[in-house]
Amino acid sequence: MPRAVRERQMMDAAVQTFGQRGYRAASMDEIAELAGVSKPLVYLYLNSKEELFTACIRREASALVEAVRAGVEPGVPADHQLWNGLRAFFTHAAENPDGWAVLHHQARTHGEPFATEVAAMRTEIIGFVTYLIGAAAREAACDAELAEREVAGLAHALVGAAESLAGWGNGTPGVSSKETAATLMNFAWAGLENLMNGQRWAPSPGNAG
Amino acid sequence: MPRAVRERQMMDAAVQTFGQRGYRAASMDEIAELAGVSKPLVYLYLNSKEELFTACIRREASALVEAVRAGVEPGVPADHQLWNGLRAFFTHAAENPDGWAVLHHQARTHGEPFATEVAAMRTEIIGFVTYLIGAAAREAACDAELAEREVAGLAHALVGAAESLAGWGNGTPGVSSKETAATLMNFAWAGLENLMNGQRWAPSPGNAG
Amino acid sequence: MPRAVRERQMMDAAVQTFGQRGYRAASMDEIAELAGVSKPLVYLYLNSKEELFTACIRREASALVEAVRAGVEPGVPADHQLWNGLRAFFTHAAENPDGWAVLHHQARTHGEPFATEVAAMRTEIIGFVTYLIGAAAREAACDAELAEREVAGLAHALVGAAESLAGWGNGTPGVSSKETAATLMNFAWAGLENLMNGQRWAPSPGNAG
Amino acid sequence: MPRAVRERQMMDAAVQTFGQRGYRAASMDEIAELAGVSKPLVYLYLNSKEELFTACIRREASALVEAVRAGVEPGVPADHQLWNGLRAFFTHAAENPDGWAVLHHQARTHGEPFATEVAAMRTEIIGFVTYLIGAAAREAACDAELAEREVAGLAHALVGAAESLAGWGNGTPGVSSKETAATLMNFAWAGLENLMNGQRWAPSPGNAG
DNA sequence: CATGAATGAGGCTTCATTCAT
DNA sequence: TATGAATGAAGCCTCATTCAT
Repeated sequence: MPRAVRERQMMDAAVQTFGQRGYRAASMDEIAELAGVSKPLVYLYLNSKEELFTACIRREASALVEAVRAGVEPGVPADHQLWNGLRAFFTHAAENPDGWAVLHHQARTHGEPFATEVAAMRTEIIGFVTYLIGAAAREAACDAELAEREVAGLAHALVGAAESLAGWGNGTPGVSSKETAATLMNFAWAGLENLMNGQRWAPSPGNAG
Repeated sequence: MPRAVRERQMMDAAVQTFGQRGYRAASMDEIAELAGVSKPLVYLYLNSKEELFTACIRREASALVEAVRAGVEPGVPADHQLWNGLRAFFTHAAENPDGWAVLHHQARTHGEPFATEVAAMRTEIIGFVTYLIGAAAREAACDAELAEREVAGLAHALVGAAESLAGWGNGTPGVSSKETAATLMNFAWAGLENLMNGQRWAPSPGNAG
Repeated sequence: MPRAVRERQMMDAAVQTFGQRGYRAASMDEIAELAGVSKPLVYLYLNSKEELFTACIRREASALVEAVRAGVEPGVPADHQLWNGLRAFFTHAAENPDGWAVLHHQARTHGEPFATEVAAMRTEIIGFVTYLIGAAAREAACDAELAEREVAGLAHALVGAAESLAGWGNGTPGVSSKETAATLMNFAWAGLENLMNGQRWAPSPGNAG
Repeated sequence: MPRAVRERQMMDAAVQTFGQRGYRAASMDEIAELAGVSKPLVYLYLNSKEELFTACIRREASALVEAVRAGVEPGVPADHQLWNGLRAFFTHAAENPDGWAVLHHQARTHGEPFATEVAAMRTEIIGFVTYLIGAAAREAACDAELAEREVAGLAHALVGAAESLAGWGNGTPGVSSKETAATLMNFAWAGLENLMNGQRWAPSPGNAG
């Protein structure tokens, strides 16, 4: 069997095992057995547990980013770009639960060098969202100035909400990724529009803690 | 030395170690040494690594819920309750980074029985947020009916955004928990208000993917 | 059982195993079994195979140097010091064949950091022999000047001869260490005396290769 | 490429690897790569690691013996034969450090069946030296009878001294093999001559240990 | 002739856990 | 109450060796 095929089998098995068990709890024995090969072959092709995990992170991160990129239609208004991107994201996460678990849970809980890998991808996505918010502000010719840090905070909030909803959607039967995306758009976009119009929430005097 | 004190030392050491290393990578040796006691004593008091981790999760979950509960002022309008709760949450997370890491990262990545423990707490918090959204809707005497599932989705989104912002606030120097909470309120509350007024975002015809 | 005793048992087993099998071929399993303890205990006390081997080298080197030092009577003429030292050396090597094998064979064939350890001991012994040769020359009030490098070469030759004879004596039944030492003294001392008197061997003209 | 050439490449690579790493630490992978062939070919030609190492020992032993034999001029006086043989030996060892390491260090530290192989060669060389000592005694028409065992001991001492000096010469820059050989002749031959004349070293009464 | 693909066996090391005092 | 001493089980990794082409 050619090397490339075997390598894919191993990576698939590794993503599944790492996603379900975690980096430390996953054993190379289990991965090899699930891949239907002997352990030495895993080492021959992928060198070490650490490199194998890193390769999984990279592959899944690339696949996720690529799925979102493929879903987004450039040139359309910012809200539609976000809508398309979210639907692609939720769909991909739902179809690749183990890969999503590797990225969202496992890679971020085992320190260096894994956290760095996935942080790079997250930074890329947050950058994209930040850009969309800015584009929306320009499109709306809004009066308000949004401070850079405020936009960064918004982007983090939106991405975090999406990540959380991905888990909710995956775990709750009968919720389509389209519906999840709509929920998030309703939640987020109206808030963003208000912000662009300079409307902010503020604690009424006397009630602040 | 009285048992309660010793036990607290051990739990403190365990939370710190589990939070920084993860459940599997943390060793009982390290925890015992950090606590300044011998390993058999840890077993005498806390029985096993699994029970110790579970105890950590419970303690930190209780502390977090308690902190939020203590921050919220009952009787005030829903948006103020949310505002107070968020501030309490961000403050607590910032002051207990290891405990927060145990709850947010470590407990959720190591399957049963730990995920169940922390899921219970999360469900409780989401329930509280769900209640607040409903209360706000009633207060606003809003016309729109929010479907139960939609409210659940909103609550998940809001909690996820808060969790993500907690990580952002902890990791970005110079951002106070008050500022983080304000960012989230601006982002979320306006969106919620619009929803209560029946305004929804919808893809314009022809642009939908 | 107290730690010191256990540690000695392990070191004894390790010296025996390393001496007979070599560093790589000796397994920690075998050493632990020979010492009558479980493998984790070996690691608890001696950390790693490499440290264990290094500890063996150091212990055996110290024992050998100490044996020679104890055998030599300071203050007597140089030839008697050498004679006493050789007898002590051959006796010690014969009584500790595994330790001698560790030093002479195993430590020198497995690169850094082991070769350095044993080289230090060998340098010490060669320095002692070098000193004895110089002392003998002064005692003899000899006319000849011995170049420093020539003395170093002689010391290396003498030590090498002794090492070789240790193997011969150990392997040939019926040869006492006293007899071995006498053989070497006869061989070496006369040559040294001649050298001190300026007599050298030289190829006759015409026969040189 | 003809088999003989390939085989030589493999043996060269094996000698180099075994000489530098030792028998156990050398891997067949490394040898094959160094030889520029695939691993199965090594097995096809040389059957197993053990046979490969044995073949290396035999080849290097033959080469060494052959080099000494070629250097010795039969028919000349014994001391000149020894002088020529030593020079050939030191030169060969200096020019083939890996081969010399295989014979002197590696083959002797890994038990059967390797030790036997190299012991045979050493016995042959010691036999030659023994013969030379006897011949010298006859040439000198010496009065003294040298016991057979004493001669054996002398031969072992001389060979050991030569082996030690080979290491010294290889490791000390600026020392030619001719100089090394001269050092050893000076050291050894005078001692031998004295012995043949019945002069022995003996501990003075009262100083013996 | 030559090799890419594959593995059984075994070695080093760590860890959660227990016992005797 | 508290601990020094000890281990069974398991994990990561490597290596000599073979087979199908």
